[in-house]
Amino acid sequence: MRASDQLTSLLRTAMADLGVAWPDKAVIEPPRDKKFGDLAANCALVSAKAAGKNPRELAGQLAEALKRLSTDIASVSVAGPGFLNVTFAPSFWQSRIPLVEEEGDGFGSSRAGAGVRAQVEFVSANPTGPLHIGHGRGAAIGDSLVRVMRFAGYDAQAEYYINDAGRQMQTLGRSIWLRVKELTGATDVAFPEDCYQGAYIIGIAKDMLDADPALADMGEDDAVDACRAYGMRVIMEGIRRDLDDFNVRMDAWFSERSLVEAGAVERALEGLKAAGYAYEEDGALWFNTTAFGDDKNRVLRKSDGSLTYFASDIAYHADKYGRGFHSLTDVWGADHHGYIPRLRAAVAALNQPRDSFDVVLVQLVNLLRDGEQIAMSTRAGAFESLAEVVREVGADAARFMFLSRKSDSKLDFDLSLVRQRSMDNPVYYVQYAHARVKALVRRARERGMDLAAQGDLSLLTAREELDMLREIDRFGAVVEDAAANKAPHYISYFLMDLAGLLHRHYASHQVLGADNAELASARLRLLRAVGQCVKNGLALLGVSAPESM
RNA sequence: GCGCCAGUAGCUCAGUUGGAUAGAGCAUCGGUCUUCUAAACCGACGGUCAAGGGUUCGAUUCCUUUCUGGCGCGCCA
Repeated sequence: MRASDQLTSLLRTAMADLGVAWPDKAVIEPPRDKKFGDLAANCALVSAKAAGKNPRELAGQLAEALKRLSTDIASVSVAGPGFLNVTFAPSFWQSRIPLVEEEGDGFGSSRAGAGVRAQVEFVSANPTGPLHIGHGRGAAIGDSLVRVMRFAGYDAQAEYYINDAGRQMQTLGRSIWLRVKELTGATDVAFPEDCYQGAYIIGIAKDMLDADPALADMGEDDAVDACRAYGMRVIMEGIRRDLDDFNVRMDAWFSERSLVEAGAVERALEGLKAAGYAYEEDGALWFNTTAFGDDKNRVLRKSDGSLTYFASDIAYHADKYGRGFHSLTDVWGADHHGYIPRLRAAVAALNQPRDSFDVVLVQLVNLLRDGEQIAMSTRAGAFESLAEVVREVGADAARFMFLSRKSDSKLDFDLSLVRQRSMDNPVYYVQYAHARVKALVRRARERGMDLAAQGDLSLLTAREELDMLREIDRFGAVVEDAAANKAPHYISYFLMDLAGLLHRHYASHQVLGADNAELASARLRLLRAVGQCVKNGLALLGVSAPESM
């Protein structure tokens, strides 16, 4: 059991013995300053009033009880207004090592989210062009979140929603068709501004013509249709490939068109009407979202008879619930934040609990090179594609960059910095920690050391050693917090700290050249355990853990 | 005008749900390789947590007002 869980359980026992209720606001965590001990508990402080005691007196009684209850606890002191500062015995920390060895790649996982069927929808870029760097940020966050949630025991699925039914698919077809006409020598082709300007459109047109020269002679409607279908297929293939190269795995690809064709959108609208939330006005069908806190009511079906995105989004989310998910997370670009209230209204109208639907907003990425901004816009065709960025800096560096910022702050992504193998770019710092451990193991083998030797773990008493043991013991709680707060960047910061502790130890203590064989074996076990923890953390970020660098 | 997000060291950013003397990296300055990977380590310098007010044992964190920046407010997608 983790130190924090163990202390919590001991404190619960002690509090119960004193007849004091366990406070909701109890926090047990490592104190900011290590000199206060391994863990600090505030429960005397927060429940003193209810217990009718003064905080320090209650804390004193708890301290006595803790010492009595467990031999893992070396010392307890009462500090400040009534904090309990607890120090665990070195033997407790040393016993973390066999735990890691036993759990291996599963070390840090838990059942915290057991029973929750969760879905995370992310990227969901319209199939009208290649993914750009902004999509990459959402992809890294969504993908890592799914990994973190699974590790924390959630039954989590990754899904991509393909907007293949809207008018922009028509625009895509028209854009390609116009390029085809240009390619066949037509000189009177006007290429409208609202068409997709990117060079990739010309490439698609060329490929189509090569495959079927008769295309140019088709009637316009049929040709645009063919262009739309072909273009979408090619672009989606590219998107899948780009995500794959970025180490992003989707469990499902969900087509908007399939919803429409199955009549799910109409059924959703009927449902809203039946529940009295939808009404006709000015020839359009409206959803009374203000009843659920939105600013204004929203259109579901326009007066020209066509459906809005919102209408199919309602049907889509109804479908998610229908598939048995009861925790939905949408990862959106922050420029869509205005969309949240109306989708929350939809969730409420579907009679789903408010907290079953959550949006992670991802702020825009500012792409720079040598400090200078690179403009991007899919429409204008001037953008930096995800694929190009990955090719230039590597998937590991790009992912780590995206995952070392909280999602709701803007991100400066400077290609020249992310490309650098320096401390401006901590991915290598963390990976190096893992590679160092692997190098040690290789060296130990070369020297004929017995890798199965247990060593004497009680010799691991150096400050740097206990620091690492305390840190890896925190890992499981960090994973749970990252999952609960949908904040995969917690993992990155944990890894940077852990890697720092490993490098510090490495610089100040010989492992293979330790004073005696017992200590050497014990240190090797410790470092392998830390290496395992680093590896597990990197896996949650979707970043590789290299054997050597 | 209304709404959302942000404002923390010279720069880039954390701050684990209200805890103790606010942290890290970079940059600058100074140290450490004849021993397991120097892509590393150690030390120094660096702060009115945008500003004011409030809530309480205690606030970077919660409430409120103001300032600054970004984004959004369509029968667009």
